[in-house]
Amino acid sequence: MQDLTRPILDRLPRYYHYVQDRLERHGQSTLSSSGLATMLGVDDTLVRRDLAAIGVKGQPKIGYHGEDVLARIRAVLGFEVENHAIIVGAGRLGQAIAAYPGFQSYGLRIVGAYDIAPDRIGLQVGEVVVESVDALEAGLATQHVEIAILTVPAHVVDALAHRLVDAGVPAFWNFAPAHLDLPPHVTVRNELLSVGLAEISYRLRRGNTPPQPHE
Amino acid sequence: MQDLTRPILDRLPRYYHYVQDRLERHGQSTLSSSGLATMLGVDDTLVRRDLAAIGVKGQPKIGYHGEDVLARIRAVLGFEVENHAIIVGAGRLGQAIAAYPGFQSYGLRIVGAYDIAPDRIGLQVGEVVVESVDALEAGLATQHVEIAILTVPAHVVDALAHRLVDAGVPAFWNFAPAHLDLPPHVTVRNELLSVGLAEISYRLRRGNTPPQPHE
DNA sequence: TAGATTGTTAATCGATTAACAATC
DNA sequence: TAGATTGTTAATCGATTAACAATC
Repeated sequence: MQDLTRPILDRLPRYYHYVQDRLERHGQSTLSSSGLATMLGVDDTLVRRDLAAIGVKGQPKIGYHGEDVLARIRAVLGFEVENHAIIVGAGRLGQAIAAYPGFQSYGLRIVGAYDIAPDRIGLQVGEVVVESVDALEAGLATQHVEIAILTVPAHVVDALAHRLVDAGVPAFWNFAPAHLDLPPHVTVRNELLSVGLAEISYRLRRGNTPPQPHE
Repeated sequence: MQDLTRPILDRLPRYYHYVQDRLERHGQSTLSSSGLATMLGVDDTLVRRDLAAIGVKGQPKIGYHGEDVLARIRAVLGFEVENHAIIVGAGRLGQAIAAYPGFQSYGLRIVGAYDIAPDRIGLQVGEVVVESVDALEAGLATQHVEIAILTVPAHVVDALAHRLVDAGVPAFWNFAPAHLDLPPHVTVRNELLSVGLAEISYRLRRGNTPPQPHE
C-alpha cells in the first residue's frame, strides 16, 4: 500500500468513530459512501477513494460492510499493535489523556508517569504510579517505551524532549504550547490546542465561514 | 483582508508561540522568515506569504519585528475580544482545558461549568463552580455564552449539542470521540484527539516518513 | 556597491471533485 | 431491465514552492 498522506490520516479516525457508532448504537451493518460523506461534511467520492486506498472493498448497490471498514482502519493505523507510552507531566491534562475513552483499544498502553512536583509523586494515574523525573532514564532502561506523551509547561518541553531522544524514545506526542522540533529520525506530533481556539475565535468574529470543502 | 483558509489558521498559532518564545526567553526582537521556517519545518516563502496575508510588514535586511507579528496574529484571530465559554463535562479533560496555559490571554473566559454527576456538582473549577446540566438553559438565559466546550462521553454529545444550539450557543469545541454535525449557522470544531494517536501509531510502524512538505 | 532579506508573480504539485464506467 | 451504488480516470482547484524583483 502507498504511504498515506496527512489529510487521509486525519479522516480515518473520523470514519472509524462514525462507523463504530452506526454499528453499535444503530445496528447498521452496511454503510454507503454518501452517508458517511454527508455526515462528515466531505465529498462522497473522497470517501470511496479513501476506503479504496486502505483496501476496503464495497459492494455496488449495497455499500461497505462496517466491520470491514473498522478492521482495515485498525490494521492500517496500527491499532492492533500495542504501543507503550509514558506520560511526562502528570497534571490534569496528562491524566485526562491517559484515561481518554478508546485509547486503550487503539493500542495505547500507559506504562509510566513522571512529574517533577513532589506532591504528585506516588499518585496513582490509571494503572501506574507517578515517579520523579529523576528516575526517567532508569525507568526507560528497564522498559520499552515507544511514545512519550508530553504534558509539561512550554518552557521545559524542549530540554526534556532532547533528554528523552537521548534515552531512545522514538515518538513524541507534545501537548505543551510550544512547537517541538526534533531530529528527523524521531516522530513528533505537536498537538497545540490553541489552534482549535484560534479557529473558533476567528470564525466567531467573521460570521462563521465554515471550511466546507470547495464551495 | 481575505478570508483565511484552514492551513494558515493552523500555522498562525504556531508562529505565535514561537515568536513569543524568542521574544521572552531569548530577547530576540526581530526574526527572519527563514528562521521561523526552519524551526517549524515549512518553507520560508510560505512564512512570508502568511505574514503578508495578515498584514505584517517586514524590513529587507532586518526581518520582522516580533511585536508586530504577535500583535497582528492576536488581532486577526480575535484574541483581543473576550469570548465567554462554558465547560460541559467537568472531568479531568474539561478542567485541564479550562486551565490550559495561555487560553486566558487568548480571550477565552470560562463563565460556567456543568456536569451530570452529583459528586461533581459544587466543585470549584478555575473561577467557576460546577452546576447540574439541568440548570443549563437557565444559566444560558442569564449569561452570554459564545463557546461551549464539550468534554462529555461520546454517546451523549449529539443530543447535548442540539440542546445547546436551541439555547442559542453559536460555537462548539468538541473533545468527545465522536464527530459532531450541527446546522451550518453554528461553528463547530471537532478536536478528536485520536487523530494524533493514529498518526503517531501509523508512523511508528512505517519507520517515520514525516510529513516534510513536498520532499 | 554588495549582500541580505522581504515581497510577489509564475510554475508546480498534490488533493479534491466531476464525469462516467463497472457492477450487482 | 432499471436503478443504485462502487470504482476509476480525467479535470479542476487550491496550496505550496521556485524564481526573481524590490528594498534597505
